[in-house]
Amino acid sequence: MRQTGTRDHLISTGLRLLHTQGFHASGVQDIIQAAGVPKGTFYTHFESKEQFGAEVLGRFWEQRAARTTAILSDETMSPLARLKAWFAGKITAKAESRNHAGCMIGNFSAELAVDSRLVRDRLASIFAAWTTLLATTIQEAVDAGEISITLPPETVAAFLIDAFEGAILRSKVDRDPTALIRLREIVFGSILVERHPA
Amino acid sequence: MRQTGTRDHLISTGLRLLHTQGFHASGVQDIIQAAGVPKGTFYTHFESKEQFGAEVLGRFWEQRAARTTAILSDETMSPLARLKAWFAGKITAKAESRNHAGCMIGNFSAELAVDSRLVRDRLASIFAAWTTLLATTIQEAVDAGEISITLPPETVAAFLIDAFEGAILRSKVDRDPTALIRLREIVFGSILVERHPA
DNA sequence: TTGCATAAACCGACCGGTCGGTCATATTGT
DNA sequence: ACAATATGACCGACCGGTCGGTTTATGCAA
Repeated sequence: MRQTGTRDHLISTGLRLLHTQGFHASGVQDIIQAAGVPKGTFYTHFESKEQFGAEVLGRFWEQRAARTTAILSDETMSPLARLKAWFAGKITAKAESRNHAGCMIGNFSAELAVDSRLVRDRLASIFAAWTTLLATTIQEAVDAGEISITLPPETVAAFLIDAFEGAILRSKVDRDPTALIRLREIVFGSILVERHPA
Repeated sequence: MRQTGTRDHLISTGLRLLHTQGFHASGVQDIIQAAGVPKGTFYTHFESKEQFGAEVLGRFWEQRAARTTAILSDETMSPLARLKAWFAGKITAKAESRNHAGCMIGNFSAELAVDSRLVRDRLASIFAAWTTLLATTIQEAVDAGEISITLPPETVAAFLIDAFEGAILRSKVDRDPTALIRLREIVFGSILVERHPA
């Protein structure tokens, strides 16, 4: 029987493997075996393992962007509350997960950014999109008078993402969410500080 | 001829390779070839590639700790000035380097923390030592009345390290030091803020 | 409605090369 | 003599990737 979703199936299976084990630690053989697909089929859908990796990274971001957008544009909450909810979601996700895989974006940045132009370019555009997403909500919080910032919202957003990636990396080593909780304290205590009207 | 420094030589050669190419992307063959040492010799000195990686990581930290300590305990500067000098050093190092390898500690955290218990444990102790180093200088800055902080110095130090690792990761993708400069602005603008006596 | 051409997808044996790791033997310093 | 080190040929497993051949869905002409 001819499958229609083989390509998708390979990507989602690969996403799980590449995310938890890393790119180089997962062979094409592992991936096709886990997906129950013969070797040749893999290469009818993807030029190379590298291109497959870039594709998988794209899928990861698609999913993450969808969830992030859902929280950050939830108009039942104030902009600042949305940012706090986003953080809270990250922390509980980390606390509940038992695989300690970290963030695929950070992992790929460390493992592939130097070697693979393809993956690096995709990472750059993902970082840019992520920054825009966060910057928008930060700007909304400023406009709503909830916070005041001294630097452009894009700068603050980019910092937040970087600091978040660093914290995720640390929590991967520690195998607990302490680093994320610590980051939240600093961010909402010293950077996105609520304005109390006098 | 019997060499006395073979082990050291392998470690420093491996340091260069593992740092720039990553752990999985560097074969044992690459390492021994670059070091000009036969295969067997590698395995008289190291049990496995994994153990070698942990050893190399240790060497990396030795060197980094030495340089960091030198700056952070330079009594010709005030504690806050030392922290700023430390940051400045990182930024110029990144701007001048052309390999975009990032920080080996972060890279290993992303690539090996899940798979290798050995490396993960070493990473944890490196993070702890690094935190202590920074926390000491932060405490000194507080004692000198240069800054005031609301959280324990260890917490601030750990945050600084995580945010720094995240910024390094980003600058690896961007291939420029923007993320580090941005981090400096935020850190010394909102977290380690100089007290101006009234 | 059938017959048929085409392209896409499926399939797994197979490729050369590299992987991490071993071993028997030789050489050295103490 | 003995232990530590040096040496490179060698190991089987696995690597990413290729190949020729088969099956299947689809468009179209008769």
